[in-house]
Amino acid sequence: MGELEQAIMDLLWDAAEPMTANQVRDLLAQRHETDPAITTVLTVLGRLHKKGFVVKDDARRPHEFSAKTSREEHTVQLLNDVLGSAVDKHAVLARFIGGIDPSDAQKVQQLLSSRDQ
Amino acid sequence: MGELEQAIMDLLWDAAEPMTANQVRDLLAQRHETDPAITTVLTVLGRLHKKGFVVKDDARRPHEFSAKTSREEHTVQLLNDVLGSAVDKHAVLARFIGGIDPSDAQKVQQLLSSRDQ
DNA sequence: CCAGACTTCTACGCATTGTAGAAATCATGT
DNA sequence: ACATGATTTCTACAATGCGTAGAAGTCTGG
Repeated sequence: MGELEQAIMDLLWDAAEPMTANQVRDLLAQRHETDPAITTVLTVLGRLHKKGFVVKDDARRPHEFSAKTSREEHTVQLLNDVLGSAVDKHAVLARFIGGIDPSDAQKVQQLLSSRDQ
Repeated sequence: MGELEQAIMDLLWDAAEPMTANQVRDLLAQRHETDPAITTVLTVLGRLHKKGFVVKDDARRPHEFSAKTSREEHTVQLLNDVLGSAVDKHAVLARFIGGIDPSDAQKVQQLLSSRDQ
């Protein structure tokens, strides 16, 4: 995902509500240090929509955009894509688990035990 | 990483020994169904080298190429990149762990318990 | 030293991304 | 109904990454 695409997804994820292109542009100007034309924002929103990351409500006027999945869901999808491409999944998990920091390890263990029973 | 880049990395990872560009090209012709010119192979090996994925021994003649890290190490690096970019790491872990298949879950649990003591 | 092997340099086509003007469409007040 | 400003779509261009490989340069064994 490109830089502007990512920035826009971040805004949509942070927003609880759907947003118009103009709202997106205004927030980009505020939070990120970029100020693209409104047509630029619409082009990128359109591409994100085509890629399936964004939902467009074109019944409303102006059109409203929102993230299709939560940020966490999206990140998990990325993790699963990476892990799914692994030849030796268990070997990867071994090194991965071996390297995470203790706080995360504890979290994982807790999640696993609460799930097994 | 591009398709040819990925195919070449796979060959280097599978090979125990460093390989020459010609060996890479021959294996590409065999295992993958592609037969690029030798200059193409060298260009891509050069790019992979510049990106830090490949080590080039240009003391030898012809030059020998090998993967800088193991395939698993590389995959773990990708996982950590993804996880590192997460805003709420624990939330991501929760969904990730919640979704992996039982065999992997057991593996992870085993890895964690053998590490804590 | 020379021919052939090997490597580097240069460059093209295509896809993706950031960028935005031009043109089309829409909604609202009169 | 229509004009006008807001909104949206269409079209296009520059930069970058990747697959591709010819041309030119370098090296080595005989």
